[in-house]
Amino acid sequence: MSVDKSLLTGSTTMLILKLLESEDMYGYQMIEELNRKSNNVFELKAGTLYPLLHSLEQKELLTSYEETVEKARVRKYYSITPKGRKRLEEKREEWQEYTAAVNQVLGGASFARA
Amino acid sequence: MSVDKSLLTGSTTMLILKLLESEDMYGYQMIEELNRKSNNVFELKAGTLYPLLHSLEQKELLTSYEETVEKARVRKYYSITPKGRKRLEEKREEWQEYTAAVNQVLGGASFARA
DNA sequence: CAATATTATATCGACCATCTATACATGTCA
DNA sequence: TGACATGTATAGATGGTCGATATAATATTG
Repeated sequence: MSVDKSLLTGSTTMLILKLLESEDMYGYQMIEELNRKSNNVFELKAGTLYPLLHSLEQKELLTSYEETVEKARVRKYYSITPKGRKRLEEKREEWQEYTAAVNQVLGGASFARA
Repeated sequence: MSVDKSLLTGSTTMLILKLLESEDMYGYQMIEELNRKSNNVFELKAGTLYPLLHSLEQKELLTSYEETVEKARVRKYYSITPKGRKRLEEKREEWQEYTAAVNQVLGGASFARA
């Protein structure tokens, strides 16, 4: 928590896909992982995440399955699809292009490429 | 043109303030400059810019003055205020914090420096 | 000289991502 | 038992950007 929330716009999908690149995860776990990995810069809200997960599933970038843990609690795990991995790669490229452009305008080291 | 538009959200204010850091400019000029400096990655739309300029002026981050050029055309120049410079510095820091966090999640070189 | 493109500022309605608030259910610990 | 953490979920509000549109002067070109 600290960065302007609107900066986040558009990169959340990429971050979610990235988290799922190496292992299946459930929603709550993603929130915690994102918070941990970003040194508390990102505090993804449940109200943002779950609708997003559903839409990503509809677009076939993710699949889900339920798993019962400790006799009662049911967790919904999400798994990235090949299509999702492809989208992640596209998003990553866009991200690099975008940040390079901003940095160039800011006058810092640019590393512009296209 | 090319990056996901939603990535832009929130950074436009910073980019505008940055443009005005070194010289006064008028709206149309900002659109062109931003396009040029970003190698056509940013195509700021007039419908985005003008309302934004007005709101920045209301927040006293900018001031404006009109100047008649070539006997007829009136250009509206915008000038950054001390308050605007301060805001620019804050935005720049946020931007660095935010990109460091994203890069860290992406697993690339992080250069985190909260 | 008329049509079109470019320069220049401006507003409006729509869209979309995110947030806050809320809801509901279970497990744990004091 | 009551508070807190875990866990998934939806609804409504907010805010930034875009496309469409309007207006008007200058420059270009057929």
